[in-house]
Amino acid sequence: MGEEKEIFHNHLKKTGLKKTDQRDLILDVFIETEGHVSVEELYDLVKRRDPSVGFTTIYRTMKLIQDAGLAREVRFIDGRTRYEHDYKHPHHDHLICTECNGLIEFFSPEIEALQEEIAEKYNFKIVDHSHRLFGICSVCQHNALAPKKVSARG
Amino acid sequence: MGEEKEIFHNHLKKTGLKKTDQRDLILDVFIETEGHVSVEELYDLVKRRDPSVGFTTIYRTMKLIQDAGLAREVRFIDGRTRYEHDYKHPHHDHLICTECNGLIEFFSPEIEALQEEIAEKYNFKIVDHSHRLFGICSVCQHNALAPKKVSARG
DNA sequence: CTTAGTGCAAACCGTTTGCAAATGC
DNA sequence: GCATTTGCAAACGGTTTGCACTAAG
Repeated sequence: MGEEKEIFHNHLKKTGLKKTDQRDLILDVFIETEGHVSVEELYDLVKRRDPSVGFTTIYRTMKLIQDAGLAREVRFIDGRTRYEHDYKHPHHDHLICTECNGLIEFFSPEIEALQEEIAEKYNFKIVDHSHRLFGICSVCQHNALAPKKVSARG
Repeated sequence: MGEEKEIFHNHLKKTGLKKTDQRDLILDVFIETEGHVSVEELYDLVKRRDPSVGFTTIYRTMKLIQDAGLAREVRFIDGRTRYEHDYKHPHHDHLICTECNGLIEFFSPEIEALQEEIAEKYNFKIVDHSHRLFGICSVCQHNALAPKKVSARG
């Protein structure tokens, strides 16, 4: 349980920042939310519990949660920033369905190794990487195949 | 030579669009420019030859050039859209230096094959992908190592 | 002469910032 | 009390759009 909260509070103390109700609430909501939440989604969820919290605070607090090592920033097709859990959720890459916006996480040690090889060849020191495969997930492929139940006039 | 221009003009005719001086100029500038140009850079280059051309026209025309299969959209760290040549410039991925914003293009058939394998495993149909390795290029690593020539007071 | 293209200014959208009021320590 | 945080509104930066005007076919 509250492990993340402890990490967050330690991070705040360590950097001389204050523990506030808003920050705790935003962390709670983020922890309870699976997957890849956008700032807007977080905002909506937070608002349900405390309508007085502002958009700005979500942005600022997510940066802190990220600094504490609890969240990781992810960018997909649209410009929006999304966050996924970083704590006990090791690195992986994504298959992104452009139909339903669904996400499948994958991890390939082979690809990771090949990346290192390539970097070595160019004397390039990798700090981070982003590997995204865009396409159609199996569900959406089937949906596309299924005959549309619309009238001839549709 | 003018192969791209021909392709572009054909594309315009085929889609019932008009050939204009601005479009030709923007294509010319793009063709002559190596690497990964931002819209802003193109705008500056185009302005030199015809200061009356507007920003909007660059945006709109680059979309057309892309549709014609001559340009490919690339996104890096900053939000800006950049374009690289698509015609006779096969698919590749990028090493991106976060110090100097330099780019190294790479292509790994092994990684491409592994991607296919992963997609197959999930019954996912890949349409496109983006694979970017961020880090420090060899030049910037050396620059960082070099003793700074600043005074003790610096 | 009709339809599409242009340039400008304004709108847009996600994100950031300046600021006075509020709050943690 | 002092410094930090908050929420708001305004600013921002890249991109898009509405519109009267111009030009291609």
